[in-house]
Amino acid sequence: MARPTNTQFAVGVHLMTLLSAAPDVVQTSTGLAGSVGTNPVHVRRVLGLLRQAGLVASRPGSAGGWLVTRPPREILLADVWRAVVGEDQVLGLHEANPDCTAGQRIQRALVEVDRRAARAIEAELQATSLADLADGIDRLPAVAATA
Amino acid sequence: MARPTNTQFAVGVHLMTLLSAAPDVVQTSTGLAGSVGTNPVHVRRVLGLLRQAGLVASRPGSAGGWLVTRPPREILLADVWRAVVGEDQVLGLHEANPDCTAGQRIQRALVEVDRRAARAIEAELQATSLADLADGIDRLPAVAATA
DNA sequence: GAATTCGTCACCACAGCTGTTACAGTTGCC
DNA sequence: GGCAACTGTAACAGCTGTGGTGACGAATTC
Repeated sequence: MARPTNTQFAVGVHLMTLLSAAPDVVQTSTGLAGSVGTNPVHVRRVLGLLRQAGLVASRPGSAGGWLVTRPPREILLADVWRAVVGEDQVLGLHEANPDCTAGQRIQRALVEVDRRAARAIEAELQATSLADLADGIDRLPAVAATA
Repeated sequence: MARPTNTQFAVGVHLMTLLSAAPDVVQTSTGLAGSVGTNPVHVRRVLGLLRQAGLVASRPGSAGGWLVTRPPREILLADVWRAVVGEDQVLGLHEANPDCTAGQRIQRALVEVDRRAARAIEAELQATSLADLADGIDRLPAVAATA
């Protein structure tokens, strides 16, 4: 922890919020990247995960781009979390000495602790929808595309 | 997230469990490192954080080493968490485009989300003491020091 | 057919974490 | 006093995960 370098959940929430703010407008990865402060390829990487989870849809070709598939009130932060993080560890586990019986047992206990922590995060994120988060952001124009 | 590379919390819990299993025995960082599967310097780094939090005490010099300061039943995983992670981020935040008003607002909302997630983890870890975790590990001999 | 955008790969740069070495300070023992 | 054992800490190297960039094919619209 300390300073997790993976920001995909934050980027995912950011993207979902932008798309939800204009549910009927097809938005390009380049435009979205402008507001998020990153690049189109990274945006497509994260949106790809969200699409696998059914939260967004994409359309290739000219006039293509991205759309949300559900109203923001029905999208919970936990949905974004599951789409991006899945079943991955959240606390960061180490590799105990395989020759140390006690160490191995502690190790297994820590896996269980990690699982419980992940569930706690998910439960917390279950309480907030994109609509809650976006209150006050709706309909604000995104930053002008810098490209 | 995805795969947090910082394992200090896990190492901290591991160390506390080993020390708690033999509350009256002074243990050296070299011996502890053997079970944890790391090196003495790293062990001392993590134990240093735990000492700042008052969870352990150290004694330099010959016959020196480390001791817990409280019975394991009074040490919660949340204590270890606070000692090691403190107020650091847990979800991983990105840097939104500072010129994008909407982006900045989402950014602030995400900071709040992160804070709530951190509290959720802490609350979950508050439910488990080292004694709970160590049930069945107590009094097991640690791995023979490999050095 | 031209323009636009997604989808994806390959590669690079950077940041954070851990491992290692080194060395000063402290303590116990002979 | 001299030596051995340990902590405390700094400096540096190596590894790994993440994100940035460029490239290019496929799909779609006009």
